[in-house]
Amino acid sequence: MAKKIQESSVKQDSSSFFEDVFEVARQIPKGRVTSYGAIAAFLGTRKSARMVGWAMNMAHSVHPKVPAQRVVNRNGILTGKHHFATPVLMQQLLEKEGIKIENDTVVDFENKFWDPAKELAL
DNA sequence: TTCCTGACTCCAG
DNA sequence: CCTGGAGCCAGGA
Repeated sequence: MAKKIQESSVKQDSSSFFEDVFEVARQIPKGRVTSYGAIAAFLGTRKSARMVGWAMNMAHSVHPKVPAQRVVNRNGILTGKHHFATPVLMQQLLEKEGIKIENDTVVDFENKFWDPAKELAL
């Protein structure tokens, strides 16, 4: 059956969901972090936070490279660290930027949090 | 084609 | 604070 092929074809208007995620992620200032949900909400699909994480999966394949280490879950936990080259790479990258990590969680997360809807508000 | 999984989040208890 | 269930979209078997 043809299913909903026409939808997929028309879905490409200006930029795909992934590319939007990459752009936002690249805007994250050094020493700051944000969450999957924040990005998803900024793009208008709050419930699609999982897709943001999925997009991060191919973050290493796009150009320029996306700082996926600056994207954590809503609790500031480095849930995606296991997907990096090494489980500690994500933490090391963040600490190098001035962010402290304790027990796989961003210290003072609320203060380091960078909200795209707020900072990128047009 | 269907079924399962996943770098999430919200809601209820 | 923790646990379980539902919603979300995409990709692999």
